[in-house]
Amino acid sequence: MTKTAPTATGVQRCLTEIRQMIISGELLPGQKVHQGEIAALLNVSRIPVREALSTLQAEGVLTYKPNTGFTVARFSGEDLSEIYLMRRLLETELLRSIDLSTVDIAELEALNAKLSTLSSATDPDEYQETNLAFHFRLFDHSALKLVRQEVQRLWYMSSFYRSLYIQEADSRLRVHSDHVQIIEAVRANDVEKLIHISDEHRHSTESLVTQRIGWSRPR
Amino acid sequence: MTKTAPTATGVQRCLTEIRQMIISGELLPGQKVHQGEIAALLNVSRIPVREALSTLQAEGVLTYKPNTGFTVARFSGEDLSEIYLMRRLLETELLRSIDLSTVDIAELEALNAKLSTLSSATDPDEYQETNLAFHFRLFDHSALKLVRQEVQRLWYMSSFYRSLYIQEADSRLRVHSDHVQIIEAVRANDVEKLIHISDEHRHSTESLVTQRIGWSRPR
DNA sequence: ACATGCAAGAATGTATACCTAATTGTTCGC
DNA sequence: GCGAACAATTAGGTATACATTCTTGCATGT
Repeated sequence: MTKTAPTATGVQRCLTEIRQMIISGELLPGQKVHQGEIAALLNVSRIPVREALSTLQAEGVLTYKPNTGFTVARFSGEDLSEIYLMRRLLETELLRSIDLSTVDIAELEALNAKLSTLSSATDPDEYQETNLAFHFRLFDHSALKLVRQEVQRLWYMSSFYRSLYIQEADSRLRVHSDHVQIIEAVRANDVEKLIHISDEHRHSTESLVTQRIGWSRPR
Repeated sequence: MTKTAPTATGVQRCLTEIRQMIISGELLPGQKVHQGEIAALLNVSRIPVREALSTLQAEGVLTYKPNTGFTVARFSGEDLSEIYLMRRLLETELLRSIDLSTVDIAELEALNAKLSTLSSATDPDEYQETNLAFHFRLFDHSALKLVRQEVQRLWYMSSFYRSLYIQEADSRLRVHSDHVQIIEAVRANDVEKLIHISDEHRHSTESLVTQRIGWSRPR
């Protein structure tokens, strides 16, 4: 999933790379993003970098000030609850619109199994990626593509903050068992239960995230 | 509101200009957006144009295919109902979070009065702009800035399609009287009524829009 | 007549270079 | 010694130029 298409344009490589740098903590919230540095790092000129930065700003991942540049967005507790509020509203619609009988349960179980083998300490981005894949494997069954797209944006926006809480083994165990319950609800073809479990899962992750705000030092 | 800040960068001018071109119908859904043409039109090089296009793509206003370019997004009836679904969910949250007693009612009335003087046939973008201003004058009172930001994106996404239905005098009359009811609910400090009226207003505009899908020819 | 392949044209993608605005450090004056 | 204006430096913004890819129309052959 991290792999970029063979025909990928430079801008797209920049996009995925910069996203990873934020997830991995290489770029911290509040920190300035220098076009020249990124360009040198990725062996491209500043042009594709700037385009990628513009896109990330539109997504809310970065902030921008004219003639001054881009900065990794910092979110307060209130900001994060807005993100989680929107996620709750929109993800509920996604889940409700899915025909659960068509979901490939084995695939979900495989992804969750993979999650349990990953220590997020050593490879935080692969953990994040797999976790995202787990949830979107479900969301992808929805016909509401614009809603799904927006939900994905919300996940991207908060990716760094989620990377904080999954650094603890306890949190990862909690995530794993929540996922087991989610799979159970899917297998039982029980949409309302699925939504309920998902709400609780989301809420518990929100608490974990909120507890760890401030772990990111500005600059 | 159309005016660009004095310190505006070229990219920002491109952004507002391209948005206007879509609202005015100068650029139709499905139509290709040639970088060179826009650049010549705005007396800039292709660089700032490309950045603006990247941003608009991230917002969902344009679609993109590598090495082929940008196209004005076309929305099906299903797409538009997704947009209106998201608007309903998110705008409800915005309205519910507002302290209505702090709203400047005279301002709302002034904007609605201005709306009734505008024939959208002659200046479609000023009508759109004023209509947007009316609703966001309310939304701006909410502390949920990220939600508001997303709602604004949703309005931008569908701006062309909304420009279709307000071309008819009947529709504009309906909009005006709906707005009067909205103002009434605000004055009465009745949040639930405001939400209810807003839902109906939104739903009626959705119907008007849906009826007119297909008025945009592709290319 | 139709399909296929190729070549010419056009439009995109990006590197380079230059200009301009913001920032930082310095010097001058009080 | 402190503050303010100014100069030097850094970084962002954009025009130009070139490489690459896609498209389109024509020619060729079946």
